[in-house]
Amino acid sequence: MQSRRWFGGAGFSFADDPVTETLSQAIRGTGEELDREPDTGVLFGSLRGSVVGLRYYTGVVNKGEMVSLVRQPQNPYDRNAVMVANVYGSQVGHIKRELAVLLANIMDNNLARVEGVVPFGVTNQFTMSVVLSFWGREENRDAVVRQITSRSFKLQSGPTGFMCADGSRDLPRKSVLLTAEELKNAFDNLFENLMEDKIGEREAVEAVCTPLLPHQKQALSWMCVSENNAALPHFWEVKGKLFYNTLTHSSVRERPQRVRGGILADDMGLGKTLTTIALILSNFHHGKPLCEPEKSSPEPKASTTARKNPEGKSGDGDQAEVSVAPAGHSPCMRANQAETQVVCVESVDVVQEDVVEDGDKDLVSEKKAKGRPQGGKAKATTTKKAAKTKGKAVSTSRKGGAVLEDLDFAAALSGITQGAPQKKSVGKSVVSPVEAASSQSTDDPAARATLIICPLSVLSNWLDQLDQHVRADVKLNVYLYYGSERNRDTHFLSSQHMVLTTYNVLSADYSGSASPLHTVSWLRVVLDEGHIIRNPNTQQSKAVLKLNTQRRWILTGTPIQNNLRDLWMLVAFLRLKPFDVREWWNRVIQRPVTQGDKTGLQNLQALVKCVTLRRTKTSRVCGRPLVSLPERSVRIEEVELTQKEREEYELAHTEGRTTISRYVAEGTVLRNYADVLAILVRLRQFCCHPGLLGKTTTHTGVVAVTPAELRERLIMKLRLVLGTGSDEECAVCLDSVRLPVITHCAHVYCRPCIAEVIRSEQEQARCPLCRGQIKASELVEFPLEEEEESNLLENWRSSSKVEALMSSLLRLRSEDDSIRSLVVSQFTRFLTILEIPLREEGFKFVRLDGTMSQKRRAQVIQEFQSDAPGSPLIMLLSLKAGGVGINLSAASRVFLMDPAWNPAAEDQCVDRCHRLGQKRDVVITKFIVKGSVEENMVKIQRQKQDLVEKAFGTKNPSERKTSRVDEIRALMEL
DNA sequence: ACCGCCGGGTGCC
DNA sequence: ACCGCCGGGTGCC
Repeated sequence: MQSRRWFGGAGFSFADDPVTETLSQAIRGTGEELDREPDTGVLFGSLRGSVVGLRYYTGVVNKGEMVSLVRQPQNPYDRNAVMVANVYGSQVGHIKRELAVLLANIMDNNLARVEGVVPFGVTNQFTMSVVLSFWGREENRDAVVRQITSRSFKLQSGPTGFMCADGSRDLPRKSVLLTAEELKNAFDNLFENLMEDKIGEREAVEAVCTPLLPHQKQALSWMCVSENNAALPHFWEVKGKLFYNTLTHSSVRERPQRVRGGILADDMGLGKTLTTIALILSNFHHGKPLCEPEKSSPEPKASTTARKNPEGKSGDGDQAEVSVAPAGHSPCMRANQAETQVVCVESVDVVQEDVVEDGDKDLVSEKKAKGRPQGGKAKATTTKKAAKTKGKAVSTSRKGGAVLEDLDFAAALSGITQGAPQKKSVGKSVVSPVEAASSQSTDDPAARATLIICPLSVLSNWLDQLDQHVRADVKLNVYLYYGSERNRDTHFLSSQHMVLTTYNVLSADYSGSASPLHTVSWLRVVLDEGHIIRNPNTQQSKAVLKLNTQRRWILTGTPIQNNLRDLWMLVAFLRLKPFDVREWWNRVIQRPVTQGDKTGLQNLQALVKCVTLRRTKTSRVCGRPLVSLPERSVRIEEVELTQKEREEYELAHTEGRTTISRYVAEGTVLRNYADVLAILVRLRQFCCHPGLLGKTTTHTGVVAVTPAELRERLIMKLRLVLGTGSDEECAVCLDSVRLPVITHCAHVYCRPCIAEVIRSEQEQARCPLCRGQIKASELVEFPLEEEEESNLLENWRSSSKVEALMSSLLRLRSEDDSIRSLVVSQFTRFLTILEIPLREEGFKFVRLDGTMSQKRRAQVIQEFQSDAPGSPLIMLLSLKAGGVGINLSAASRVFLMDPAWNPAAEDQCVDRCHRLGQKRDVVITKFIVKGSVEENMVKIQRQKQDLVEKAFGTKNPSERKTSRVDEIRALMEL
């Protein structure tokens, strides 16, 4: 149940309801992905061909392994050449000439995507067999088939000779299709139970003054192991002289690198920031601490912490990182110690070079593997730049210090260990020619700085937390890389322990010419709120992928927000090979999973598991809860309508029932779903306040005939989508909808996004969600409705529910005026209505809804959370405003004004105050109008809950459809 | 490639 | 012999 929050609050029935659902879109998306994603599609068929010229290339392929086909139009021997590469991008050979002509034609005209699988012949020296399958849009099928047959190749239906991901032949294809429910459950559970029991605990170094909770020690231990452990990554086995990947059946000659880092996906409030700070301080090179407080004797301590690493695991000779064994490496260790404490003395730099030489063979080989021939050149550039900026660096670095001082960042300035002179060590480190030399000659081993990237809104949180958790006598160089005056000197940045910046600064730098952040060789990059980069098309995401670092971490409470696709960016950032390449992610994970292939799902789960640690606040360590939270109780307050309200309600109810029962009789409920929904929304609005209906409550039952009517109805639907305060997602940009427009098929997008789709596809333009035809002229915008709003307020009248709330609030205030409340509705207009009586009764309140800018939201939250005298007692909150993770722990009462379809959305909302930091018991009041759809909704909510908990999965799609209709019938008491 | 193809050497049985 | 046949050289695109 917890897990549903992963999807931004969504349930699983009412799958067409744009108002209450975003997950349903995601789930349907899993079916429709095929059409929407340019890199998947319908399978047209497959044919057998051959790969030639194997002996000229080094790429190896295993039986059943997938290969990629790459056009080489520039090939001097044949402009139709099609190159064949293995999963790791090594060339295997070419497609035989005659076949290449065909493929070139299909690929160049974008008629289909061609994917290859090698069924056999992998040990041949000269040629091997390949099964080519063709995927594309249905409308291109004919053209493709024609191309193929006209060149007298035979297209076979189905993926003949295709290898299942588990290595077995699929003739007949035996992938088990999952139902949508199963798929959804699997998604939801993807990140559940990712707590490895065997990870143990690890204490933070002394420099961290806050004692870690047990689960934080576990996380620290896991993170250290993830950074240090040089054992083979998951899914890799040694096979003879090669390394074999069990997921892709591919082999490589070089030892694959483990992902050094991962995704820490703990729930909000479990201390991801603290754990990360502990990691930075505790696990510098070779598992030794970064900084020690004054007079501590680091060496013995270092070795004890080092021994805690499960070094025994690393089967064979990946010596470098694992060899934390104190004996063999003591000079090196000394070096690191010295280096961490004395920021930069010449001797240290010399030793640093030792480290380098001592060093990491695997780093060298990694460089080779990456095949960066211009490595040397790049370094030369750096040198030049360093020389130029040296003079400036001294002064700017002082400035950096000053910034920190201003921020009361005591730790950053108090020099220790080697005595007072170190105060100026920052400046010294920058100018030191020795260091400059050493850090250029070898980039990676010298890397020492951790780069933290976060949204602006949490930047100050990092500074606070550092201040709070790092001992004041620890000398930690932290630089806030922000603002127009930021010090862009890469040597200055490299010499820091930590550099903090925002996604915006990063992408702004990246779009410029020489990005300092991309020049520095980082020890570690941490993406805070890492789900921010889930859309790979953004500048931010691109910038993040280009960072040069040894270790990578993603901190997020919500690794998947809506869609499996969200995960790809995270995987790509971590460089979880080979899935950082889109084709392999799509072929091995995304397409199989979205098509319901069980093996695909298992692979996905395994993949996620090997890089993710996630605990929820209900997880337990050794049978005990991670954190103890105050109680939370729910009471339902039944609201009686006045006689007048009852009459109005019944009128609308009868009318709606007539319409819906006709649909039910005709069996057209699903076809008229939007109308059905509109009727239900209307009834729900009646239950809250008649003013919610506005003037757009034209009758919906009749099929629209005139364009004006159609327009009116679309606007109404748009209002339904947006007016509830839900933060709708645009299926094109995957971000919150900006400048919303609605298509004639009733799907909502950002205007620029959908306009671009129409522009590029011209007459063929189709709705990305339902594939219905769309035209620019038919997009309907949301009209401004300020008049309406004022109208609403002028003709003010109360309602039973308003009264019920007000009497609760007044009673509460008279009993204890320190208790703060959240007043939650799905209808933002209802919040507007509630403002009036609140003002009348002299309540101080703030409001948070989906229409507010991020900046304004932050202000409001801060105001509400502040315990300053005169701060607001009440927050009016739209149900889904702001997504996950907002901290409203100042409130301990929640009034849910209207029931949501999806109980998870309510839970999630309550979680915003029932979270770490909550001191009081939380009391939740749900107002339910007696004898109304609301009552029925609550019943259905309960049934849904049961279903979710039973995790049923055997229903077929047609049964599901009936159950949705049944739900509607139950709601309307038909 | 334990193939096909090319082109030079060769030529009754 | 302007052929066939033999056997060596050779081999992706």
